[in-house]
Amino acid sequence: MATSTVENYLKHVLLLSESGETLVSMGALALALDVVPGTVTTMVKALADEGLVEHQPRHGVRLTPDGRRVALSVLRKHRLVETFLVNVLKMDWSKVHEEAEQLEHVISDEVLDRLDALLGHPDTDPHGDPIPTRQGKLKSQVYATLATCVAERPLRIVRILEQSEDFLRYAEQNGLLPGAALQVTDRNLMAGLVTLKTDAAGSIALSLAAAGRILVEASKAS
Amino acid sequence: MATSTVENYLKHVLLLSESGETLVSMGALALALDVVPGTVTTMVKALADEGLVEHQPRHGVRLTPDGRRVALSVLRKHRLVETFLVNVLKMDWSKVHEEAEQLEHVISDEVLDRLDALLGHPDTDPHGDPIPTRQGKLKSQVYATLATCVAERPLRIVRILEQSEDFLRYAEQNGLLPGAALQVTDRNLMAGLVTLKTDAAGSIALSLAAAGRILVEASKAS
DNA sequence: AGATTCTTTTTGACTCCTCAAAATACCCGG
DNA sequence: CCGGGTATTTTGAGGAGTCAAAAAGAATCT
Ligand SMILES: [Mn+2]
Ligand SMILES: [Mn+2]
Ligand SMILES: [Mn+2]
Ligand SMILES: [Mn+2]
Repeated sequence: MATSTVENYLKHVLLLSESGETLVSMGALALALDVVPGTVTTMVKALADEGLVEHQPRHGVRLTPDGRRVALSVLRKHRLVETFLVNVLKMDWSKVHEEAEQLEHVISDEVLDRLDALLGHPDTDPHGDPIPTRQGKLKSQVYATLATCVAERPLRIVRILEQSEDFLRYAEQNGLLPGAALQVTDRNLMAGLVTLKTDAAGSIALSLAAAGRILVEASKAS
Repeated sequence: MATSTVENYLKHVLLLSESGETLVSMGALALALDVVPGTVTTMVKALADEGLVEHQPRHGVRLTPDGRRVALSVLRKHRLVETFLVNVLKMDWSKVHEEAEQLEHVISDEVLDRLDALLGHPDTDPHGDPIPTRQGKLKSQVYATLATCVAERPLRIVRILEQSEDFLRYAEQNGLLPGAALQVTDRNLMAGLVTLKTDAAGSIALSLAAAGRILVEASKAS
């Protein structure tokens, strides 16, 4: 019943509130959805009328329980589809986001369940993003990033917070995939540079900004 | 670039002209698309302006080469998706048409190619409908139907010309699937009844209308 | 032919989503 | 406390697709 547009608005409210304030600004939404701010204001008012969001004029917007339900369902579809495209169809992980952006709106619950089963009920997608459960639980753990973690310790990548094709392609070429083992060998805050050593591809330098997009955890006993 | 709506219009013009006149009436299109005839007239004029169809006012509409290209591409997506849903996800063949109706508009060419490969480049979908090739060739062979074929001869079902859920579910329950072997044991034109004997499910009676939807060919040497 | 019926086209209106540009409210430094 | 700058909201308009109802055209029957 919710149109693709509505689903996209709700999904992005969820995404933006996951990674930041509980109140999402019109500007941030406009940027994420690639529309002008006036459009967002208008749509948000409509969504509020339908009880999908709570709008605090001039301050921001927040999902209602109903809106959150929809958003989580769309996000689940998005991430399961991405997983399918990479794991089954062997598509490049840098390209699946775009595809999933469309498919998330036309996958029925039945197809979703079967995909989920086919994939073995994964709990993260190819980028390490957690997949909401059927029941609407979203495990969003807090991890260190390559910009903030302790240096000189064995780490494993758990998630890449980025969906731009270029970044992902670059990351893949340098072995920076979820599951990869590496450690930070140097961090120069003045230069804004982080140097890593991966098991697979040797030594790499990243900007702090880029490093901040890569989530890691301490490597458990090998 | 073509919207889902445009794609649906073009696909149905193709479908309707496959199975009948070369000129498709507004009324037939309205029925197929589940909109009111005035809407079709309006849309058809717009499509004609874009060079996708040729409109002969008061008589009907026909695809241009451009329109046919689009229609075939949508149809290829539709039928490959149906095949995927049945063969890989093991969905009920009576339900896949509805799903494909949406998915056909959001499958990229890249995903399509990979699906095609995964499925082993099938040339018909689960209902026996021919899948247009990548190059846009659509093999549409003329077959006899259970209402018109010779009786008392071994036959094999090649195609079911029907996508209604109820009909397909019923057909499946009686073993009337593409590939099934059977023969016509009696045909009573007065009563409008055809009686069959299938290898799998024994003796069944069908209305002439229903029998006309089931395409068959003479069974080759067993 | 004349009247009746069916199909197609036209007209006017509506929903959904969007933008450009103007108006408004808010925040922050001086 | 005032002036600018920034974010948000409002306003007016337009594209895409649809319907209801009226008008027009064709075909069919008597
Ligand atoms: Mn989307
Ligand atoms: Mn992802
Ligand atoms: Mn469709
Ligand atoms: Mn089919």
